[in-house]
Amino acid sequence: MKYGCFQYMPAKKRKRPSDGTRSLLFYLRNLKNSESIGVDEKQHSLENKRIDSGNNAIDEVLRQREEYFEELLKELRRKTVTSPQSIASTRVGAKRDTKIGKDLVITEVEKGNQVESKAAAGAAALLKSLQGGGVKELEKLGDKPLVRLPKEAKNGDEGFLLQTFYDGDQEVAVAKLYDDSTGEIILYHDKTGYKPYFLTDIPPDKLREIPEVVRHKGFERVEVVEKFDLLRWQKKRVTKIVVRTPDVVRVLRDKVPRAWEANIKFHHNYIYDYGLIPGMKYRIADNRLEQANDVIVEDNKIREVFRDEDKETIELAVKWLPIFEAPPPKPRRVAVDIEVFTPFKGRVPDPKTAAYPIISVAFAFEDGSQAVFVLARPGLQPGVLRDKLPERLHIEIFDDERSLILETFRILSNYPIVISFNGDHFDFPYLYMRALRLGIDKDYMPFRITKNYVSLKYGVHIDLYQFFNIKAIQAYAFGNAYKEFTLDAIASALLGEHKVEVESSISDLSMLELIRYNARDAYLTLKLTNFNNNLVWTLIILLMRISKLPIEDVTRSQVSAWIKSLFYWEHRRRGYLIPTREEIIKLKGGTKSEAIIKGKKYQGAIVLDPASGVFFNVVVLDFASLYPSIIKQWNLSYETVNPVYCPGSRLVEVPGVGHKVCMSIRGLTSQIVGLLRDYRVKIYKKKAKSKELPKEKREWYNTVQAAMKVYINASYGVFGATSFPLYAPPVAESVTAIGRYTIKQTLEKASELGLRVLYGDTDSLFLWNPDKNSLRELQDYVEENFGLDLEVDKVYRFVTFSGLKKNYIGVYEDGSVDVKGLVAKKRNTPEFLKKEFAEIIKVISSVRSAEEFIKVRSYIRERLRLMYRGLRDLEYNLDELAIKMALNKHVNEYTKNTPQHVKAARQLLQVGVQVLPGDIISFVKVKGKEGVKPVQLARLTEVDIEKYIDSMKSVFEQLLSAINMGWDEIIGASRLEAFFAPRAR
DNA sequence: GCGGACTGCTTACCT
DNA sequence: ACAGGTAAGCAGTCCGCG
Repeated sequence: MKYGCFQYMPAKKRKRPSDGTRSLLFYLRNLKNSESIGVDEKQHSLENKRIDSGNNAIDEVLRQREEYFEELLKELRRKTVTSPQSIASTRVGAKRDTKIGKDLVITEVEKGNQVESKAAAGAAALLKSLQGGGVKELEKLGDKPLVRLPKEAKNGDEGFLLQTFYDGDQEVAVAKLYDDSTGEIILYHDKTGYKPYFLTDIPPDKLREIPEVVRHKGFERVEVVEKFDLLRWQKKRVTKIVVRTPDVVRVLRDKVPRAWEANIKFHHNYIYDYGLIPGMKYRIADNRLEQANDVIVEDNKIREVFRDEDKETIELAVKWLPIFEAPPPKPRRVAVDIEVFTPFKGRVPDPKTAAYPIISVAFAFEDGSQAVFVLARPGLQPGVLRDKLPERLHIEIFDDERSLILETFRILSNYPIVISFNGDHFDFPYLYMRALRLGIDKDYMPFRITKNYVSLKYGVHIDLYQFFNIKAIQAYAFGNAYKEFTLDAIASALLGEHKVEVESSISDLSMLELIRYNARDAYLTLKLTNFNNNLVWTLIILLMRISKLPIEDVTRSQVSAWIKSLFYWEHRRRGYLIPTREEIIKLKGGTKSEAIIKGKKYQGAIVLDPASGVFFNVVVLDFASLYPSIIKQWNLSYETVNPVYCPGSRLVEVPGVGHKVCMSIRGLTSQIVGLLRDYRVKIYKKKAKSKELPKEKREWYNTVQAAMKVYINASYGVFGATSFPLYAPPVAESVTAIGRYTIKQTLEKASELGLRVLYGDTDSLFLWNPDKNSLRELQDYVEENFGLDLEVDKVYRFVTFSGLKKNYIGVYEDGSVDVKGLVAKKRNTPEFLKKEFAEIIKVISSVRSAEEFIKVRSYIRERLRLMYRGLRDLEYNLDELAIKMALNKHVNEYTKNTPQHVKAARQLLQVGVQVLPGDIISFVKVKGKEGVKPVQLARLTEVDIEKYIDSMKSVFEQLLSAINMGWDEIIGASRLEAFFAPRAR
């Protein structure tokens, strides 16, 4: 009967509907004042003192409200206790289900009322809350202030570095640490006198001739520092302009002809200059931050693994080891989600105005318990639940929105980690604005508003919407498992759990339904960080450690920002001057190859023309992380490609594009990317699978290798991205050129060895029934000549190639299937086609020999004919026929043409449905001028069946062509039949 | 003035 | 704002045709 960290205010202290009058008064007063923001009611908001009303109108409202609550209570009592059946749609025998008994609240209810179902028990708990009992064992939070500020760290204190930020009031850098011995957040305000600065090549005496700089009131001083100019491979003396506040950098950097390192955020600079590693443990010693690493690291093993590297690289490898080995912190965390009333269906309330009340706030805690604060409002009925409420759910009903918000603030202020889904752009801004409107001063709010997101005064805020939006996370960490960025889509894909479905608008839900809906959202949000033994949480910690970005930054920025940060940190550590984008371009030149796709900057990978047909026993070879390996082996980096200076002129030419690479000095990029690659391949991939390690360790190491994967996979792309500050076109171009060269050479060798290559894309080769020895020989050739690993990636029992590139079906020995690139698996293919396709795939995957294909052929023929007839007879519903397509920009921005999904979106707008970028539009093809209609507005009878038959054809032709069948031989006859005797059936 | 050929736009996929 | 390559469907335009 333990509640763990389920912190809660004791029921006695909280206002109940029965004494709802006093807070109602505040409600009314503030409704009156709601236009004026920041009214003088701090003490009221905190203490809820009773105020006598002398106003008749108010008295009347109060009376009505009391009546309402009386009614509500009566109703709830009736629904929940006297006739539990009325709300229990799924009944569970109380005796058989022992799980119920584990919960304190529900146990009591069970004994007292002989309640038989979980749903009823949950609702009875709700009644318990109303009556003010049932939560007495919960940890008392009531005495804690509504808004807590973290304590200042003293010398000797320790904590994991989570975040750095700039304190504008004190004009200093601040580090936010999590002290795992107390479970609390502590702050370290910089005591070293660290100031914002940037660099220029103007000597100090010349600088005095620029009064805009030296006379600026934020100007503090200049220093001369020596840096190493990696691009030119020489020392460089630069002038460091030290200023008072970060915004002065933004002004003064434009006043000098050339500025360096002037675009780095102050709180990042603090990390880089002191060599801090976010996510690692620090101690305050001598008023400074000092690594408090208690991991014992066996570096001999690392030295052994990296023995072929140069000395400097080995040392770096050893230095990095602790960030992969040190155990992660495990702070308490809470997930939060709010629901807002809106009179408009299908429209999201605007946080800028926060015009409507917050009607419910849900919390999910790590120990599995949940809480919902719900606002009782006139007309809100208790309702009937179709499904059960979660166990260990605590419900509080507020008669006053402001009290609800303040209690919410109390919880937000007491957790080191607060998780939200879109809290940056909805929940927290809404809470903030709403609180302001209700007269709560911002000093009594738990938020710390920054330029780009909403943080907290006490803990840190992770917005999972932002995190899962990071493309590298989506692609490399989760293999594109989710494709839309809604809570429902992500939770469905990663957890297999869904949001509560509601038919009407949130505002129309009954109290119990609203509670269930809201609680589920918070629960899913928390679980997205918890599942797979805290995968997401540990991934975040590792990404912080590798990128050197604080937690609130790393969870909100794309992979290019992570890579940039790691590079900046390494530049600073080594005393390198961080070059400007212009310098790199000027000294390195542009690209030399012609891209195949119009508008691209340089040529990419090779895709071999695939065979067509079915091939048994196909071995797929794959160059292990080809591009990162090339970067490592060919010493590619912005300073080594087309170098300004190369000691000893040990230059190598990149095949095809003619760039020169200096081999006598180790390229920085080559070193960093190579190290991460080797760490992953040689150590952590193995550790993740090692049977000798306990499960928990294996999972940690698996996350370590996944974090590295995210990193190295993106390391090539950023150098070809104009937006990347170290953008170096010749580097990116050299990578793909070497990739093309490598696969071509390997292809040649393969044919020399008599291996039959069916297909290949970028870094893979599909071999048909290869001879073992020849295969081995090919691998050795690749290792010897290019220093790359050519691995057996997969072995297919058979592959069906349609003849198109990036388009095949591979069936493994165990019957599992890879479907690549086929129309059937695209999102914009109607569901009924995907379903039918999946059925056919199921049968195909059972095929074991060429002979068996004969049988399958006739099956497919029959099945498709059946489907064709079904389609003609309109046996599918609108949802199954719907085409789902993403709207990638605002509707008005489609100026060049009007694609069909945009047409459908416009129709939605006309009937008042909001459509925004990122929305998935569902539409069907209909007869008539427009050609399409959104599913919401269409009727089955107006569907244009001919168009769907075309889609069916294009879906199945890709399969049929592989197994040597034609569409016409299957459907041709039916089609004629349909033409001549459409009503024959 | 009509219709097929062609190009460009947009989306979704593969590595 | 990590890259380029491939496919498909549609919108809009070009171009030849007495």
